[in-house]
Amino acid sequence: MGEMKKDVSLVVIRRLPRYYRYLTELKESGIVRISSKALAEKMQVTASQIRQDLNCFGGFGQQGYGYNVSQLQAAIGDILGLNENHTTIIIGAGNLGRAIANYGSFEKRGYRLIGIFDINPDVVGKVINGITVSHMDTIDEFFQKQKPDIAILTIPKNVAVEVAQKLASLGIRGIWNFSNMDLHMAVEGVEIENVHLSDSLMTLSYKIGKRKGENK
Amino acid sequence: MGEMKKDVSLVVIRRLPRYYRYLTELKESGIVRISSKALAEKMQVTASQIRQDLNCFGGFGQQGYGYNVSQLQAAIGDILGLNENHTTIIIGAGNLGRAIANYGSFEKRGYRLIGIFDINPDVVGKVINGITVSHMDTIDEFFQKQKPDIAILTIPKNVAVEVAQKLASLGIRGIWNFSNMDLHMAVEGVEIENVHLSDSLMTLSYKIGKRKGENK
DNA sequence: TAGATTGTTAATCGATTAACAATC
DNA sequence: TAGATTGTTAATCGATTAACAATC
Repeated sequence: MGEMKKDVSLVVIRRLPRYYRYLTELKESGIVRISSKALAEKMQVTASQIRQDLNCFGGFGQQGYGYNVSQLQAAIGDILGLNENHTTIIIGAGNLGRAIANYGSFEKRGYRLIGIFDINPDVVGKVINGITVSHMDTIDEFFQKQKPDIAILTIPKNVAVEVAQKLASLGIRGIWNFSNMDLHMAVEGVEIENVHLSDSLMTLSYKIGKRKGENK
Repeated sequence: MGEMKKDVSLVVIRRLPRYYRYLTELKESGIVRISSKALAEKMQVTASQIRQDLNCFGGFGQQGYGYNVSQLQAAIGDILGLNENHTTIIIGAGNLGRAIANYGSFEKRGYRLIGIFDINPDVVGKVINGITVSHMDTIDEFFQKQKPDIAILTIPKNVAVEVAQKLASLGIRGIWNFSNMDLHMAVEGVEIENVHLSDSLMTLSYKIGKRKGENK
């Protein structure tokens, strides 16, 4: 009731999936409990950081014992919204769009793909992973019947803003954006997560170059 | 001579590709000069940050004038190693591997794909974007003739460590890792850039969930 | 010259790490 | 109980922002 807990910093949030990953692995290998110290060693972070991060969301541990692996894993999954059964659509059935459509692992985490859209007549009508690609023209109609939560944008950057605004007007809740263009400025009221693959590759090539020039 | 300039922080490096992107766009639309203030507004960051970031690498601007767009763009491209003509190989010709192989934009930035490897007999021998998929068994041989700089790992996580170590032993310089597993602990002397797509999606679903619960 | 804008130093803010009392 | 380990407060470190003299 009116509790005014301060927003958890995004740097903390971005570490949660990594905790989730390690905890899932521990759980699968049958480990029941783990201390922040042991987990920290495994993940190469400090135990302090783990305890601080977790305590943004509540006390999941127990003094003298540590954390129950599967309990903590479930709690983090919950924080991340993995139990909310998000529905997704893919806009752009090019190489990347098709790759994501065929990628099974997201389904396991509770993301359900319910539509694929494109404007290219060569791909509209094709079936990808059991879903028939629809023309973008039919997207209004689609939203009248279904309310997808997340749109996955795998389209060229020159049309990204236009499409994002269209989706926003239809009431999409989040956009997972693979087009090489920042969308957070273009769209209001929709959560945006940009994946800039080429940025990541450039970072790697910087690191390589630096290593080479180390003895300058 | 022995100049001991401190390492530039990785948070700064990760902003460079974004600067590069905006400057390329400005350049393409014919803009010749820009001030840190104007660029900051466009990118929704502070002018201070831009000037601090750039000055990690030298003074690219001019008082009273600002920055020459194409000069600065070229300088950042240089820092990021975009003119070094990195050669790449893809390990894992699944959906994602094929998508990246077919993605043209990397070539434009000076990354040249020279090999694709897999172990699945169904894909070995197939031609993807002009390159015949080779069997992993032939990779030693391949490295004897060619020395690729970067390996793009699009393989299941259970074989990622093994393959990464193999590549390291062959002298790869960087690994762009798409398998859902951290590799920086497993491999010495190789630069690693992890792309955890599912981490990114989970971050998005957290953001959506938070928004929904805003009025609690 | 006067105005604009940099490069850079200083101040602030936020994130990480260390320390330790509480407690299982 | 004694030992272990948390949750949490305090100290440190690093990153961001503000300010301004230098200078084009």
